[in-house]
Amino acid sequence: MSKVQNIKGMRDHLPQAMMLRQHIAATITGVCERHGFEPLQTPIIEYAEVLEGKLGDDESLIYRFEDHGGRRLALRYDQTVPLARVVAQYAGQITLPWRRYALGPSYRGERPARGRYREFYQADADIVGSSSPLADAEIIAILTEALSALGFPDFVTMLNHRQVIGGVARASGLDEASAGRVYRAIDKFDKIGADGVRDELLRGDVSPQAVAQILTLVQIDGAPTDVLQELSERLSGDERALAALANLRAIIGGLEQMGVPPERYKVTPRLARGLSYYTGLVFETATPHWPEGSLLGGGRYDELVGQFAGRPIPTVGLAFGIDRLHDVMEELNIGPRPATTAVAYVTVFGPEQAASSLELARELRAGGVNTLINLDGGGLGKQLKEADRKGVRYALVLGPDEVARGEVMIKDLRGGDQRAVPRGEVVAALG
RNA sequence: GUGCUUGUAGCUCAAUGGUUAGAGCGCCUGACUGUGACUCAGGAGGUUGUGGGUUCGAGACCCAUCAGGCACCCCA
Repeated sequence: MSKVQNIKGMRDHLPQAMMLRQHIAATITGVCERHGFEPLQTPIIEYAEVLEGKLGDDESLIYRFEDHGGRRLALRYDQTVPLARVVAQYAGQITLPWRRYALGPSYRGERPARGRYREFYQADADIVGSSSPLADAEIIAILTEALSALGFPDFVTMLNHRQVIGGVARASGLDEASAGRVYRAIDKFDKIGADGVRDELLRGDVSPQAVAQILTLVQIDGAPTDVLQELSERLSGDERALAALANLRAIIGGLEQMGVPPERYKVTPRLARGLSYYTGLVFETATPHWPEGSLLGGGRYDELVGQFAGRPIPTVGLAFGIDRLHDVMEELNIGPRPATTAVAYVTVFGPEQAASSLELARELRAGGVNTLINLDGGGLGKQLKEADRKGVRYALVLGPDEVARGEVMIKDLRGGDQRAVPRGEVVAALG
């Protein structure tokens, strides 16, 4: 391993990518804080036993290792299990309901693909300790506000409820054991179509009658209230499903009252997600410009967070995939694309003027202008070229003439215009 | 984890198994001792991802490995 490279599925984020990533992070956390969410950060490494047993079947994706003392450790694979640990560990210090957000990396040893990496950053927002449908609605409102603020031109959040899916399976005459297979099949509906789902279910020994019933229920489409109405009629004998539909109705009522634009969400009975710990609402947000999968997802999981605390703590939340948002924004060419952090580049004309240039740089920084100063001398042409290549907007020239007159030459490198400005007005001129 | 595919200069890509692996863009120097982005002249830059093998001869063919992409599996 003498080769210089990073680990498969893990990426370096060079400055240009980082600036967009930080914009994404700041936008999301800004929306969260406007809703009064509080920040939380936990270690990337946890005791393996904290993370184990929360996934269901496949835990081979967890990165595990031992420390020097032989302790079994693991890298967190999401930020939800650490949240559950924190809620139990600091129960006395946390006032419920608790709105918290967390932004950081998680790790999964899966096969990398576009928009999917082994180290990935997520911004999680959860409301812990409330079962109100308003909490569910607030989570949807937050993601809608955040994606709008990021400039996504069109996106739709698909809403469903775990007990609606359960009701679909029950109405089809299937037992709970077959349900998992059914969920996985119908979750692929948008990808493989009705025929694909039919084939997969038939291959899985689901009866043709049940398949027909499932496909009918799952293809109900339209305005949220209409979808809910039709599902209520078709699932009228199933109390759990009816309760779930009432819950969705309440959540949608909350969305309306919160002013979430109606074109931004719909009820989609075929949305399943990996259902292992969701107990209520499930949702996914997609954009037509990204066929690879959803932008983000989440739902309500009333049992997981209380697992360490020893009692159910109803929680609803979501996770923004920073990497995927970044990839999609690059692809769609949305969001700011600054070349550098600096706005001004102060040239150093020569040894005589170095002190003036350094002082000017200090004034600019004190005035809030991000400023680069030339370090290695060279002709003015070379310095301007460096400024231009960095992508800095303004070059500031202080030659003997300017110093004598108490002025600074401001050159706009985007067009080429330049003008002399009195020394005291430089900050204002760049603002 | 399974299958397919790609890997050549900083970037995008050429090169029938056959001379010293090329081009565009970018980069460096100069024309330019107070002006970048345009123009002109010159220059640097390569263990063809890595390691084996076949062959008189391999960037090309074979095997392995690493990395990227795609389709499965999975997606907490």
